[in-house]
Amino acid sequence: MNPKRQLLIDTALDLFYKNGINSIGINEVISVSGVAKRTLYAHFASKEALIVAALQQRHEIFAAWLEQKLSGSNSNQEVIQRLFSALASWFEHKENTLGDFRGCFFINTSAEFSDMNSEILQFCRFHKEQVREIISRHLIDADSALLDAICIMKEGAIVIAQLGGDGASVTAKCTEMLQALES
Amino acid sequence: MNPKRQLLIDTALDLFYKNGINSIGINEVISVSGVAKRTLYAHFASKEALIVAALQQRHEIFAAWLEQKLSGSNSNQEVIQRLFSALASWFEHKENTLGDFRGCFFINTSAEFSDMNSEILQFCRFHKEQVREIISRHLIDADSALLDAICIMKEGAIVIAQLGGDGASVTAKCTEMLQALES
DNA sequence: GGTGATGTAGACCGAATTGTCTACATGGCT
DNA sequence: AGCCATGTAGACAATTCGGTCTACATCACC
Repeated sequence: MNPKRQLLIDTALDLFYKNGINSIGINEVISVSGVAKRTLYAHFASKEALIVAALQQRHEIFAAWLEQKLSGSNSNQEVIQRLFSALASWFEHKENTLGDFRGCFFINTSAEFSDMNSEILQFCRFHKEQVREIISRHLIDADSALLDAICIMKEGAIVIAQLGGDGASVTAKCTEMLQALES
Repeated sequence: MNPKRQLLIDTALDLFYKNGINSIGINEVISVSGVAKRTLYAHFASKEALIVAALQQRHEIFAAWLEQKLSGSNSNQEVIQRLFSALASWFEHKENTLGDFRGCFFINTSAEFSDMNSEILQFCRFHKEQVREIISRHLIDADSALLDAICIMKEGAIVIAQLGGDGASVTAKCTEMLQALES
């Protein structure tokens, strides 16, 4: 991977996630990264292509993080407990891999674009499917109702934590409820 | 209320909700509404003031809608059932009062602005508190754990429905789980 | 050393951004 | 009639937007 290209993606992802995509112009991406505009357009056909690359990068980071958090679980109870304590840690800005918490990048991005067929929104949906798949793979047997419950509460917890709720208490409640459901 | 002012708010809310706030410029609001730019700035000091007015309008519409959907419930079970069937109907674009579903306007707006102290984000938090309060008021007795569970799953359902999930099945699962929790 | 390919820096372009200003029309109230 | 609030159209300003183009630096290869 070309180092300038990677630098552009890293910078764009950071700025987009912190501020929202439509609040960040190409000029800001290049001035923060120190890369020339002409170089950016040599690597990406348009701003949209850069956005998609940033989404892909974020997806890889998040998927690897989640995979690592859940791997080695020995029961559904443990998957639930690990998942929500990882989320709680993220909400409190203690997960360096994911950067300072400002909600889910994919939910946030969905809010900014309205064309459901755009590559951007397609990728956001793909990310959510993949996350569901990762969780599913770590559950001991594929209990679809439990998986749905986990995914719903995960999204709920993220949104509430973003809008100023107490992340630790929300995730604790999710864990409690889901473990009650499972036993 | 001045009719031009009201027209501006209605137009802005519609455009903002459908497309995202940062995707809509002042020029579009005035050209769609047919109101002169000078008039807009006679009523609103800035775009931000117009945004706040649109948020307020949306909050009033949503709060009244929710209040009406929940009023007359006779049990916690019924509150849960009514809430999530109302949400399902919203997700399927059957709630004319709320317009075509494109997620929660306040969550979406939170995604576009990063200054947590801005009036915009303060209002988004206020809205969520008020919605919680409305639900709480309709529950038979203030069971804090149940209220938390309802609020978490409500946000989760909205997000999943927005990202292409099956709204009807998600709300059905929420209802099922919460009613199990309550009994 | 000379040459051609490639990557980069940054000036530049037209359009769009929010917001201001001038000049004028309309309509109700005293 | 006179007055004031409210409306209109739209030119204008300053900035920023995404995107292109020219000019130059660097580097491998003969």
